[in-house]
Amino acid sequence: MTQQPKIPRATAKRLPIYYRYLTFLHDAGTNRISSAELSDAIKFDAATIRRDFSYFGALGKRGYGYDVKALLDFFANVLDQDSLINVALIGAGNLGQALMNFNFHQSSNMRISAAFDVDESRAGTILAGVPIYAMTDLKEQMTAQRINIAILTVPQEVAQDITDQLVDAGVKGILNFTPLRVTVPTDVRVQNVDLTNELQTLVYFIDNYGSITTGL
Amino acid sequence: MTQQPKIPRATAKRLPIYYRYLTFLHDAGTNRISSAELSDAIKFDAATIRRDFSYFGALGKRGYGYDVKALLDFFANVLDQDSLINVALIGAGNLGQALMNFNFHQSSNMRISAAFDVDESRAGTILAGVPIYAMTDLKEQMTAQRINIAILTVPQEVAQDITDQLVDAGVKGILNFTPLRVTVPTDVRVQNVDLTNELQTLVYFIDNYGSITTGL
DNA sequence: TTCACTTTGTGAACTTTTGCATAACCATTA
DNA sequence: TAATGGTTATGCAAAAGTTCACAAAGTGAA
Repeated sequence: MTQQPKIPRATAKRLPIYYRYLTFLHDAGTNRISSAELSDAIKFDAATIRRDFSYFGALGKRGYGYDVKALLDFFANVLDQDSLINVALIGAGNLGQALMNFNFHQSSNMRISAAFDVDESRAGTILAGVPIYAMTDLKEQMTAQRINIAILTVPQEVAQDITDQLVDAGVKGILNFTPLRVTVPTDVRVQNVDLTNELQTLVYFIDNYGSITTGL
Repeated sequence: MTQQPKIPRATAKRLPIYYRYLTFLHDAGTNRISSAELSDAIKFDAATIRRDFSYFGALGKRGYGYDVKALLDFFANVLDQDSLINVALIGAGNLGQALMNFNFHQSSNMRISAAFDVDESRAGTILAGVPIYAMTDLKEQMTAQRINIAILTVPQEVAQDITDQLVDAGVKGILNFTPLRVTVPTDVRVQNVDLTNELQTLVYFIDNYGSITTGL
């Protein structure tokens, strides 16, 4: 509900990648960078990078490139990096626990601040620094902690049911690790991460095409 | 190196999803399915589904739909589901171990059959049914076991170095969980899975656009 | 200041992907 | 057998995304 006129979806998906690499450059003390150098590092075509940036205005200088600090500050604002975003994790199984240990907060403004699990005996404990709640407390906790993003790492069989509960609890975004393609109202966004699919796609491409980076 | 004339990339990425849902339908005893019903379940536009299928020929029957068994058999062949594909995992940390437990084999023809880790003390042990090797044995084992696909879950700092080793060991596909966008020869395919990026993209979309499923 | 060089920003062409809309076709029932 | 209804396959067009290629503009050195 903020923002510029309208950024193409494909561009939007690249923004966090730009942001991360700019952070790296800044930490390394680099002051300037050209679209060609960026292209080498992050593997997007230089013209694509320039066009992406140009959607936000003329951020570079001809004959010079882009000022790292200025660009970083700009994108920090675009991506709202100042505010800390709390995210809930549903399903503290293998993958769920790995994600809790993953520490998103290290490289972004997000962190898993609450986890929920069906196993009631876990409620009240803390895993990887994240408090575990019972599923029955979902709506209450989500509301109280004002969380509107959830990471879904539950068994496929209960994915839709829990999704419905999440929607009921006011969630607006779901990062879905389930292979089930859940149904949600139009004002809720689902981002699917399908690990088996990624692997199978990779295999298919290797067998039928040849080479070159894909994904993202 | 098998296959049809040339399937669009976007279609190729959807194939495993079709395959999985067809498996589900078949297991459930469903004999026929229309593109409209498929669309409901997997959230791709019905016309997109029909067009995807049509790249492989006329697989459906007008006025009837698609025969689940026939379609399943067809895609099993396209995706080479008969042969078991062994995959190596590099970096048995949090995420790596979670992926070992994930058991790709349950829902696909792939399995992690070897894992490698810098921690030499782990070499020789078995984790989640997967034998762990020392990094120094990489090339030898990859060659011996004829593995040409690797899942990369190592710290960013060593990602490029290990990627080079993988390439040297003959790997043709890398599922890269590292945020580093690694450099590889053109005959090697990299599929990036960037968890932080997925979350940040989700947040950006929620804040700046509104709703509807993305990803895959 | 001048000039050679670098690099952006962007029009335009191109490629890829999606989706509409409908003719053709098949299933099914009477 | 004929009529009804459902569903595919696909021509076409629009939308989205990528890349070329170059004028414009600024850099940096002499």
